[in-house]
Parts: sequence; C-alpha cells; structure tokens
Amino acid sequence: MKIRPPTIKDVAERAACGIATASRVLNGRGSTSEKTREKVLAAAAELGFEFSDLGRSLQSSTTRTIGCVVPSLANPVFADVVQAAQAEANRAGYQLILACSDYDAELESRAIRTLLAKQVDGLIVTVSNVDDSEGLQQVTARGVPCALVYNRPCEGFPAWTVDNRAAAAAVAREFSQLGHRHTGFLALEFGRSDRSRERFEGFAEACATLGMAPPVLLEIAEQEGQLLELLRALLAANRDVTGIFASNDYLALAAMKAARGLGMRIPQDLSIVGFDGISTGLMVEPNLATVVTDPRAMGEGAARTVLARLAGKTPPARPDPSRTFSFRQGGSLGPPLPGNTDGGEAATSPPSRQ
Amino acid sequence: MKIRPPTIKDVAERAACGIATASRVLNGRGSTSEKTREKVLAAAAELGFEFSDLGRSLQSSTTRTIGCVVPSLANPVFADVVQAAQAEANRAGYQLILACSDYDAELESRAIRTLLAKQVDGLIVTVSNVDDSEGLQQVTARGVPCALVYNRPCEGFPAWTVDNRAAAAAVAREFSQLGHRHTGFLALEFGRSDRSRERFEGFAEACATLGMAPPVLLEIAEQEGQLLELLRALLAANRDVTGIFASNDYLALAAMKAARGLGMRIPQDLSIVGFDGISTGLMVEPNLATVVTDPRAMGEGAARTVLARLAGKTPPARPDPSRTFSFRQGGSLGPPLPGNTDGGEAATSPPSRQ
DNA sequence: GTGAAAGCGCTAACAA
DNA sequence: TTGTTAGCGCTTTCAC
Repeated sequence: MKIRPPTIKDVAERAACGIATASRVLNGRGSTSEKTREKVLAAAAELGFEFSDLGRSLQSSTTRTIGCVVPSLANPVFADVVQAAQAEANRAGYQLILACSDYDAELESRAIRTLLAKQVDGLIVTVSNVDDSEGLQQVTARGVPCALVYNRPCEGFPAWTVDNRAAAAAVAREFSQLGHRHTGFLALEFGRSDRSRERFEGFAEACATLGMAPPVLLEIAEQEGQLLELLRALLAANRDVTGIFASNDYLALAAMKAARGLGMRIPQDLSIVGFDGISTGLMVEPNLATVVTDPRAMGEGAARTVLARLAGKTPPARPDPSRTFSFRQGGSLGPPLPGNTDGGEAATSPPSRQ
Repeated sequence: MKIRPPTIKDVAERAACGIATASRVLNGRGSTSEKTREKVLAAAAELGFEFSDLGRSLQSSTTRTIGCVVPSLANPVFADVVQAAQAEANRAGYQLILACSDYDAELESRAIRTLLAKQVDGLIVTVSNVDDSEGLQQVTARGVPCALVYNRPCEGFPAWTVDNRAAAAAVAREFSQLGHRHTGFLALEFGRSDRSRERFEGFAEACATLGMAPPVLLEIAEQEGQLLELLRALLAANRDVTGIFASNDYLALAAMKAARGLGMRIPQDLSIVGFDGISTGLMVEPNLATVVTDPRAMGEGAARTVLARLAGKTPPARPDPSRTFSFRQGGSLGPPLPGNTDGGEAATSPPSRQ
C-alpha cells in the first residue's frame, strides 16, 4: 500500500508555523529564529519528511534530470557510455533517465519525445542516423542541451565520437602491409547504424587507395541466436577473403569462433580485426586485433558537455579526432598464407577454394 | 538557449477557449463540439504543444517512472537486467530512472533516497546486503512497490534471483564426479556482494558433503587493470588446486587467460567453471563451463512484479528456485591429471589466504 | 458544451 | 522573523 508521503504543509502544521517558514528552515535559506528552526526540524524528523522533487521541479522548471538514449545495453560499449554518463551526472546532482532504442529509429524518436515530455534538462543520445532524426529535430525545437555519442557531429550538436573513417583506414593499412588483398567487412544491423556505415566507407576508401580489392560487405540480419550458423555460412561462401574487419568486437569474436568451426586457422587462413576494444578481446586465444576506443571517456565527455551548458560554463574540449582511437595488434591478425596473397584479380569470379 | 515550451494555457488562449476545454480535447475525454475540437487541435499543432509530465504527475501524484539501482553496468549481467526491465517498463508506458551503486552501500542508499524523492512509482534494485540496507528501510517506510533482483528475498520484497547455493552445489558435484578434490573459489569484491558469499558458502558446504577438501578462497581486491597479474600470482601460489569456481564468468575467463600465461593447460592442469553464462564464454577455446542464468528474465520479471502491483493485479509467479539456473558443460572443465587427483591432504596448511 | 476555480508540493515576492 | 499569496502545468469538479 502506498503511503502518502508527508508534505511541507504537514511539517508546517505540526511545527505550528507557516509553510514558507518551514521551507526556509528546511532549505537553510533566509533567516529564522532558533526556536522555530528547532520546531520545524523536529517536526520534519518526526514525520520523516523528504522534499518531493516534483513540486520543486514544477516551480523551478528544472528537473535535474538528464535523458539518455542508446541503442542497446547488450553492447558493452554503450553500457560503458551509460555508466560513465550516469556517474558524471550524479556527481553534479543530476539523475539519468535511460531509454534503449533497440536500433529502431521509431523507438528512438518516441523515447526522445517522452524524455522531453518529462522535462529533462539535457539529453545524451546515440541516434541511428544524425541526418534524418525526428528526435533531434524535436530537441532543436525545444532548445534542450544535447550531446551526441558515437555519432557524427551535426548542426549544433556536439558529438563525442571516434573518427570511424580514420580508424577504418588504419585497419586497411594494417591489412595491406601484411599482404592482404581480399578483405571483407562484417556488420550486423548495417542499415541501422551510421557508425557501421562510416566504418565500411572509410575501410573501402582506404582499400581502394592502397590498391586492394574492394572489401566484400558481409551483412548479417540478426536472427535471434542464429549468429554462429549465419557466420559460418557467410565465411564458407567467401573463402577468397583473407581478412575480415568486423564492425564490432563481439562480432569479431563470433567470427573467430565460426572460422574455427570451419577448421580455419587464425590468422593463417583468416585474419580478423574488431572494433571497440572490449576487454574480452584480450581473453581469447589468439588475442583479438582491434581498434580500441574509450566509451567511458565518450560518455563522461558527453555528460560534461551537457552539464556545462546547463551551468552556463564553457563545455570541455573534445579530443582531437586522431586521438579517439588506437589500433591494437593481436594474434588474430597476421599475414595471409603465401598461396592466398596473390589470389589474383580474378578472385571475384571463381571462389578460389570451396 | 532553452525555449519555454508551450503550455496548455497557451493552446487555450490561441484557440480562444478555456483551459479545461483544451485539456478535454487534447486528452480525448469528455464531450466537445466538433468546432472547438478543431480549433484546439489546430492551435496545439501550430504551437507544437506537448504535455508536460510534470504538471500531470503533480496532479495525479504518479510519475509513471520506475527507479532502478544496480551495482554496475560493466557487468553484462546487470546490463541485461536493466535492459530487460527497461523494455518491460516501457511497454507499460513507464520510464526507467537508472542509478549505479558501484557496489557501495553508501551510494546505494543515497540513490534510493534520490529516486524516492523523485516520486518514482516503483523500484527495482539489487542491494549489496538485504539484511542491512538503509535504502530498503526507506522504501518500506514509503510503501513503494519494490522488487529485488539477484538478492535473496527479504521481508516483503519479492526477489527475482537465482538459487546461488544450489547452483554452487551443482558445480561442486561436477568437480567431485570428475575426481577433483582441491578446489578454489575465485571472487572479486567478495565482501561487497552477498551473491558471491552465497555462492561460496553453497560451494563450501557441498564440497564438505562430497568429501572434498574445503575450497580455498581466492579473493581479489580490484586494482584497476592489474587483474591478470593478480590472478597469475594467485594461481601460482595455489598449484595444488585442480579446479576453480569463479564467482562470475568474466573472472573465469580472466583466470583462463592467466593460467595459460603460466603455461597451464586447461582443463588438464586446471579446470575452470564460471557463473552467469554470458555469451562470450562460448567464444573462447575451450568453451567455458558455467552456471547459466537468465538475467533478462530476472529483469523482466522484476519489472512485471512491480508493474503488477502498481496496476493492482496479481504479480507473476517467480520461477521455481531449481529452475533459476542450469549447468553448462564446457571444455574448461575436465578431469584433473591423475597425478593431481590425490594431491595430498596438507593442502590446507600453507596460508592460502592472508 | 464550456469555463472558472481549486488543488497537487513547492518557492519566492511581498506584507506584516 | 514570520505568514500570506501567487503561480509553476495540469486535471477535475461544478456551475453555467
């Protein structure tokens, strides 16, 4: 059974004083006689009084609340982002309201709308597409401070993100140096994430520049729990590929497992590079080569940016794009077998081996 | 710059009608003439009006908001719990306010207090210690519906949890059957998690029953980034142990890695069993044997329970304790080398813990 | 069918 | 120093 929490009115009544006096005492503002002070404090204690933020918020039109929308918490990258943002917000006396969009633009804009209705003071979001986000338009219309995370900066929204294209290009360079010519880009929910697309584009561009074959786009339509089977099929159908760049580490690890299931050796038969730098990449054998990013820094930075705007201070500087990632070597990346190196320009026609 | 969002008053003014009428139209309640209906709708559209939940909440003394407190999102188990709870809450038109306690009782009760002040309608929490939680007392005092997750049930708080003791006993049985006699229990933050303690106790008890040596408690005091070093030291100092039960999968994976670093073969030289059943356990070679739990079901169940109480319906039944986990075989668990099986009864003397 | 007014919990301006 | 009052955005009687 819900108990009606005592209000400041109850306190005032019990202390036999006016509401305003109670408010002053409880807030430690204004001047009050020692006697009434004590009476009020006693009354509050006896009643177990706690302020209701609702009344306060309505009156101050500020909720000390920040909305946060990320695609999913199942991805440790976003879990870290949220955790860091939450910690930072807390430190400033703000609460975080969370919503997951599940990589769905519709859910995403609905979430933003709801958060806005709740009068959040600020917003931290990762949208699926910055260029066409109904949610962001709403935000603009309302003039609520908002920072993007892992999205490209966009018309007045500061973004804490990694330079996806540059990072992808770095991966291409690694592959190239080792002698890979036929690579694939592995992605889940490709159409639903502009991050993925940027990585692919950056990768493809660099491959072209480096004189490698255009990377094959290995796209997976998520089928609950079918991941490994799908991956195996995909790998089996693309035997000419000697190196795979996965759009995230989890996928990369899954690909390693699938490859092993097909009897392929890593990295001799197939090199794999991930993206994100989650710690489990270091737990597997061989270690996963990957692009390391710093999700906590992103989350914290985004929170600071929003908080700064709220406080009227100047927001923290965002890191230089080239510093937003680093390439981490790992046993999953090595030179292709000699036989594969010069797979030939005809590689597109007959699958080299079956 | 923050824009003052249009209020229902603005709409009424623009539609040249009373506030009450605007409210009725916008809420689709009560009867209104077609003409005013259109005027109001038009005004609202032109103004880009959206209800403010603040006023509504104050008025209805309900926020359609649920507070959620978990130790950390870095642990995928809790990330899943939160994600599932959030999804379920959303489905019912509720929002989730998140707080992480960082395994700190102080932060935990502060978080609960703040959430309560925000007038959350319900609460979903994992506390560090159900028997001594200031936060839970507050909750009781306020009579707010609250479900526990991964905690033991407690004086009126329904808990969605796994039977830690039974699960741990099952692990002991597996070890025993394979011929292990000297095992260790590996835990991080042991003192800060009653879950860990229950697992250890259940494990120790079962070991005793099965005639095995008492498990060595291998406790790690988290040192940012030092995990592997500490693990290696711990393993090196406990060579007589043939099997390790880790209090969570992440730790188990780290232990596998550390063991490999010491040149130990898994499972011949050391068997390792985890707890949780996170998917990366299946990505490593050999696969991690573990206790599989269902965090999403826990989060969803907890949310349903709270939501049901809020709706005055009967809450969903919680699963039978024996169904809350299942043991998953994996290559990380095997029989010890013959030479190790009868490693000797002196194992208890050298100070295994300090 | 419609609008005025009270009230949800709180703070701030103004009187006393 | 203290109390009264208006008002934050909204819903809901209750007259009209």
